[in-house]
Amino acid sequence: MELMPSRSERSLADRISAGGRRLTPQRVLVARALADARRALSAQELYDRLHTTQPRLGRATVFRALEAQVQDGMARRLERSGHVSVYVACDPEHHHHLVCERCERVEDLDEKLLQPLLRSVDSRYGFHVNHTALDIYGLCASCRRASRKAAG
Amino acid sequence: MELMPSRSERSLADRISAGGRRLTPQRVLVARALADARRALSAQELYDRLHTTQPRLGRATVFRALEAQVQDGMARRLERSGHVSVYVACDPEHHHHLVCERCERVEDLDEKLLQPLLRSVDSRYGFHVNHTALDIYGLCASCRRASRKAAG
DNA sequence: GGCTAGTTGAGACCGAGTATCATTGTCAAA
DNA sequence: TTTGACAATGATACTCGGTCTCAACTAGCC
Repeated sequence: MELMPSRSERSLADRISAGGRRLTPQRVLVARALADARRALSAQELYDRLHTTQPRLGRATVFRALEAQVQDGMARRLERSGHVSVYVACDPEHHHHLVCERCERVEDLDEKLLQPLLRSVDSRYGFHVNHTALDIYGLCASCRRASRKAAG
Repeated sequence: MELMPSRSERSLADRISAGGRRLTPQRVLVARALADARRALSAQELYDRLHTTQPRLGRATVFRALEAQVQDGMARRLERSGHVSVYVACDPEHHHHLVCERCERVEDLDEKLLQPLLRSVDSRYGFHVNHTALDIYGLCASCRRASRKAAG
């Protein structure tokens, strides 16, 4: 399977292989497709998209690539209604998201906004935070404007 | 199926029927079992527990009861590793949790701690928050003490 | 009590995700 | 560059969490 490297590809490739994982064209493909989508996609949706142009790409490979991305912090798994896992690409500093329920776009949340909350959890509850799953669902700014306009 | 009402049962029953839903012994059973567990349980685990003492209780009923509880804000669905949904009982004011990764106990998070974050999301991103999925994973205070003692 | 619509239980069914295994490809060491 | 070990892929069979269907039942209301 042929690979076409570009400048933006470079960092993707680095992140894929950072943890000692092998760099394969399939993993690059999946990672790029997810990052380009800028919204939450299920493994099956991603497979369907990619399969049309890459007929030799296997379904299991897509599931495995996504799982690897989650483990490596390159993606996060969210739950869409109907018990389907969907995935969102994370850049290295952002792991929490604002998910628009209308257009399904995903926006990164500034991690700094979480700091006070996490400090309180430690001091008030004595709870040692390992990782947090924080995803905020609602209407993004543009859908909000659109719905206000429609409403009058 | 026989019902044995008690004082703590009373509020459960109220919450089940609040949304116009019918109050059935099965729904009380499931709600009570989940609330008593004080930790995250999957539908199957809950079914297994209940089925031993209530052999006539159906598996589908447990799934349906849990789904209803989530819709009514009586429970929240989290994701356990391995793509299994697990459920946690929520009391009316608390919908976010501290989940201990060692003992699987679940503690309620004071919702007030979230307010500043949500305000920032609105003002900085123009994002209209509908609901938030916030679950914090780590070590609870007692597991933390235990692990510190073990370490030295 | 009697009516009606929501609920239950049993089991068939669906489909997301995983395991298996022969084949292929990556990458480091020679 | 060649080579070899072993990770990764692709095809497919399989598992199992969750849903659907439908006849029987019952909560809630008159």
